[in-house]
Order: sequence, then structure tokens, then C-alpha cells
Amino acid sequence: MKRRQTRSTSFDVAALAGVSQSAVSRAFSVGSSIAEAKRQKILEAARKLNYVPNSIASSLTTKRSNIVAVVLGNLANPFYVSVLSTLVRRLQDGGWQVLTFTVDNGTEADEALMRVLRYQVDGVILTAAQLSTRMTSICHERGIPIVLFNRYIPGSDASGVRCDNVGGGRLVADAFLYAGAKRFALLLGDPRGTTSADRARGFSQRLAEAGIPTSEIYCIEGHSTYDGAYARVSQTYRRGELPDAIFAVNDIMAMATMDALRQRRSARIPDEVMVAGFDDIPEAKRWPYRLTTVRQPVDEMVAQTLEILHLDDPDLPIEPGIERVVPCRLIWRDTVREPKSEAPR
Amino acid sequence: MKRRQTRSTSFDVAALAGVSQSAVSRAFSVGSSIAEAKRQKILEAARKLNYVPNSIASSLTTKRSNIVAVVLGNLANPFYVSVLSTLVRRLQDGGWQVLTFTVDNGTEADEALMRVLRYQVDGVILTAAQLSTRMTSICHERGIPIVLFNRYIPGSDASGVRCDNVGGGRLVADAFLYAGAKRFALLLGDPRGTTSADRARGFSQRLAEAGIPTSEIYCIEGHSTYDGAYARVSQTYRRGELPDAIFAVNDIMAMATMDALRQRRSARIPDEVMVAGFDDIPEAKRWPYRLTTVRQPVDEMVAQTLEILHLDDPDLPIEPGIERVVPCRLIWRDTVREPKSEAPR
DNA sequence: TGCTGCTATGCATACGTATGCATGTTCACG
DNA sequence: CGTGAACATGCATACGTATGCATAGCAGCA
Repeated sequence: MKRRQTRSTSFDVAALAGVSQSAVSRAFSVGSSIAEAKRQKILEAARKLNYVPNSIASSLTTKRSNIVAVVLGNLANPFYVSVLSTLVRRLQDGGWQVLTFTVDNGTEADEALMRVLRYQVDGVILTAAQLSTRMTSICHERGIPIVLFNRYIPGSDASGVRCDNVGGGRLVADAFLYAGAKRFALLLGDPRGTTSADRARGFSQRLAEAGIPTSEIYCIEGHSTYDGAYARVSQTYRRGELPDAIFAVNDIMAMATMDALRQRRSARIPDEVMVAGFDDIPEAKRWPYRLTTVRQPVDEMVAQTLEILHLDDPDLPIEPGIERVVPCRLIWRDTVREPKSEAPR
Repeated sequence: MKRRQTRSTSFDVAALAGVSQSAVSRAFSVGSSIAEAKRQKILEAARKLNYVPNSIASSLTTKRSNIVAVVLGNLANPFYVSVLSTLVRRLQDGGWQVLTFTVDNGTEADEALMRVLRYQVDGVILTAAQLSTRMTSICHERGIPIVLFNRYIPGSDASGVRCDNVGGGRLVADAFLYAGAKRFALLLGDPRGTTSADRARGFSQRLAEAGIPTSEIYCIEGHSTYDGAYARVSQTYRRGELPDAIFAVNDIMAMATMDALRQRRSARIPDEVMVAGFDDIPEAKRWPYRLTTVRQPVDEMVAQTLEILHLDDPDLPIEPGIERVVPCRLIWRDTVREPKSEAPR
């Protein structure tokens, strides 16, 4: 079988059904003016010929591709898997196609990036920190709406949706304080994004308010990955005193922290050292972890993202600088002590 | 800013550069006959106008969209996240775009499915069991090459790539036998796919060869999910005797098994009960698990998949029924006893 | 100089669908 | 029965790029 076999077109269907090509086009688009009987006849003919409308051709005239580009950093963090998953489902249900695009190192990304834009995508959702500024300006230039997911560019007028990372950081600090912690450690993530920094800032702020100067918080640089965090924590706490409480700015790093402390130090969590994360990925609630963390409302954030893109009415002007900050809440599980059960042993 | 702003076309560039539209087209396609000086002049003009070739329009004439559709089941299993990730990277590097498409329940999938085909995709990669037969016949009809990833349709002539699931199941049985296990349990996955069944078959076959009748293997139905497996295992081994060895047909189920046995029964693994999985997802090697499992060579499988699609030379005929079965190997970690340390207590 | 062969270039058209416009048809209402 | 209004239909064209074909330019060679 040759691949380049000729697929039937609206003209073929028109000929078979004895109508004009316009009629075929109208038969396949809802709400256009066509008699029901004729439409049925056309659909019948189309079925016989295995006809399927060619979206490429239709995009050419309508100037709408019905394609949305989703640019992802890496999928090693399950949180972004949930985000992708939710986005794809929602867009799919809305009748859009999703062009997925990942960018790891960001160097060869530029060329690939431009390739995506060639497809006249109706919108872009961006979760990769590396090329935010460049990407937003290009899209802006070309009139393509873009939304930054869980990141923002300080001082720019790019639209974005994020959860209240600063507030979430405060919640964690609150929980630790409530549980009676005195000595704190902070495991930071990717320094290129705003997310890690914001969470850390909220955490530090709240502690400062409670009289604990930021200089007393032990900071550990990380890479937002399990392996990176595991290595750092293992190395840092190879020996010596453990802090009372460690805030890892995301769940996979928190899980790595727990694994490292348990393996290397046989640490009892939360009795000996408390741990908290951020995101509430599915793994966080599983038995070995039962991690106290801050839940990001993915569904809500995705909904807001799509609202900002307003793919439905493309003639609306693109308002720049829409920022939606959705609240997040603490999920109290077993890695932070209840203050009443003050250190049971 | 209005969204429907007019983007510049090859005619605009041609006018500015003082050449014909054809020249612009040729300037942007490698290997076409154009003087280098003129090409530079055109690229210069294009840069001034922010011109980017419109792939939609170009697809219309070339009948090649450079888009590949990837149909996924669910992303709750990290193995398929790796697959997606690898696929996207490879396709991206090759100059293709990836249209991602997920299908959970499979009922409303049909309509969405046809929408994908409207985009004249150059190929389809399918990892969702639910709609294999239907999807393959439709693609075949339309001359679109399709490859089933890690699944196949018995008796059909659809092409596919998979790892040697039967062989992998045998490897697990081998390991258990070698470690001295006598009583076996088998945790099955999604019955709709061939994957779970094949792995189970290999396992049972090998045990049968060792004199252990299949009827003596305790089978537990599962759902290929962590939560499903956790619930089943918890319920099954709420009380009573544990088997010597449990083979879960994928890693997330194996992890769930370990978590459940440890929490509900405080079971010591592997001393009291051994566990093995399949896939070798990144989580499998982490400290709480250190899971003995069968590694699927994702890179290799993806490479084979792309080879079968032969996107590069689309004029090659689509050969039906190409099946690539790549070998897999056992990764021996800590959830299966070394036979020498024969049950240290 | 005249001829051949090759490359560079432009013209014109095709790709498959959507849609503005004009016309034809139907039907309700007075 | 006449008059519109509302709807149904077809014609023709536009969307932006690729490419076959014809031609112009040029170099090489006898």
C-alpha cells in the first residue's frame, strides 16, 4: 500500500451527493444554514467515501488552527505530569489539539520553538522557566496569547497563573512553628524559576515575624530533582546535628530528603526531624511518605489558564499582564508533629 | 492589541526583497535552487518583517504535516511518562511536532480520535489499549502509518514494538526460583491489554517447567494502578499466610504491594516475602523500594518505533505487520533474596 | 561566434476548505 | 393572491506556500 494514497475531498463528497462543495463544507460545520435532509445525504456520502474534513485546509482559510502549544520543562517532576494531563484532557474536551513541546537545556530550544509558532497555534501555555522572556515577546509580537503556568517574569506584562507560593511558604512555616520547631533548614530548587524563590521567601518571612532571623535558616541549594536533592541532603547531613524541620520547596525533593535522612541517619520522621514539601503530588500521600505539604489546586489553575487564553472568542483583544494567583492550602499529614503529642519518645 | 493581526506572508517578504514569492519559498527550504546572495537578502527581509513560514499552508501543498500523533492511555504510570518524554524529545529533534492525545475511558474517544486524523498527521503512535483495533483499521484505511507501542492485536497485521514481556516474566520466575521461593503470587494488571497477560504467562510457564502447576499460583486481579494494587493487596493479605514471592506485572503495582505489606503486615522484604516488578521506572531504584524488576529499554523501543514509521521517506510503502520484540533484562536489587544468604532469620 | 548544458528565477497553478454575495425557494401573513 | 422575510444553495474567490514548466542568464567549449 502506497502511503500517498489520495484521500477524498469535499468535492468528491459533493459529486457523490449531487450537491456543491459549499454544501459539504456547511454540512460539517455546526450552525450553518443547510437543510437537514441534505445534510444527512451529505453525511451519508461522506461515510461511503471515508471522508474526513481536512483541518489543515480549513485552518488556512479560518486562520484558526485549533491547536494549542504546551511547552514543558521536564516531566521528571510528577507535578508537571499532572498539569500536562489535566491540560490535555481539558483542551481535548474543548475541541482543541495539543502540540506538546519539551525543552530541557534551552540551547537548541530556540529553533524548535519557532517551528511550533509556524503552526499558527491559537495559544501557548508555558511551564518552562528557561525561555519565558523570549517566548512571551515573540508571541506578543505575533498576536498569540500566552500564559505562564506557575512562573512569572518580574516587571513584564506577560499573563500568568500561579498558586500563592509565598503564602504557601508561610503556611509551612506556620506548621513548623506550631509544632514547636526551633532550628530550620530550607532545601531550594531550580534558581532560574521564581517558584522556588517565592516559596522560600514566604517561609523566611513568616519565620522572621516569629523572631527567627533569615540568617539562622540553613539553606541547601538544590536542583528541583529527586536525585539532586537526595545527593545534597545526604552530603549535608552525613554527620552532625539534624535541624528540627526541613522545608523542601517541592514534593519530590521532600521525598528525597526523607529517603536520605532515613537511610543515612536512620532518622525518625517527624519525631526527630520534620519535613514538609510543596505541590501535593500523588506520591506524597503514599505510605512511606505521608508527607505534609501544600496542595496546588491544579484543576483550578488550569481552568484559570484557559480562561485567560479565551480561546473561544479569539477576536477579544489580548489583555496583557493578567495575573491570577490562586490560594493553596496545607495538607497536614504525618511528617510534621502534632503539637499536643509533643515528641512521644 | 487585536489578536487577528495580520502576519506577514511570503509575498510581503518578496516585495521587500524585490524578488518573487517563489524565491522566498525556496530561500526557506534547504536544497532548493537559489543563489546564496539572494537567499541572504531574503532572510534579511524576512527578519525585518518578523516573517515565519506558515506550516499550515505548506502542509496543504506538500501533503506532509510534519505532525505525529501520540495517543496515550493514562499518565499515572511513570513508565508511560518516560515513554512520552522520550518520544517527544526524539521527534522534536527530528523536526516533527507531537500532537498529544490522551484517552481514559474510551467512550468519548472516538470523536476526539477522528479530530486528530483531520490534521493529516504523518504517523500515529499508540499506547492506549482501548481503541487499538479501531484505530489501526482507520489509519490503515487512510494510509497513515501507525505503530502500537507495547501492545499488539493478536491476529491483526498492525505493526508494533514491544519488549519481550513473556521473556521478562520468565526472568522473574527464574529469579524467584533461584532465591528458593516455593509459594507464589501474581498480581495482574489491566486485563484489556496484552502486556499484563504476556508477563503473567511467561512467569507461569517458567514455574510450570520447574514443576509448579499454574493452579498453585495465587492470582490477584488488579488495575495497573498504585491505588488499585494497594487496595487489593491490603485486602488479600489482611491476615493469613504470606507467599514467598509476589510478582506484580508492573512497578507501580509492585511498589504498592511493598507499601501495603509493610504497613499492614510489617512484612520484611525480601526476608519474609519477595517482590518483583516490571518496567524499571525511576522510582523503582529509590531507597524505600530498591525493587528487583525487569527493565524495558525505552530508548531502544522508541528508536524501533520511529524506524517502523519511517517518517523520513513517506513514499515507501507501509508494510503491514512489522513486529519488533526487544529483549529486556532483569535488574537485581534488594527485593529478591540472594540465594546464599538463605533467609538470615 | 555559436552551440550546449546547467543553474537561477519567475509565472502560474494546485492544495482543500470557508464564506461573502447573489439568487432561488419556501412559507407565513395580510 | 401578493409581499416580504427567512432560509437554503451555489458560485467564485481567498487563504499562504510549493512546484512544474518555461525562460533567462551564464560558463565552457569547439
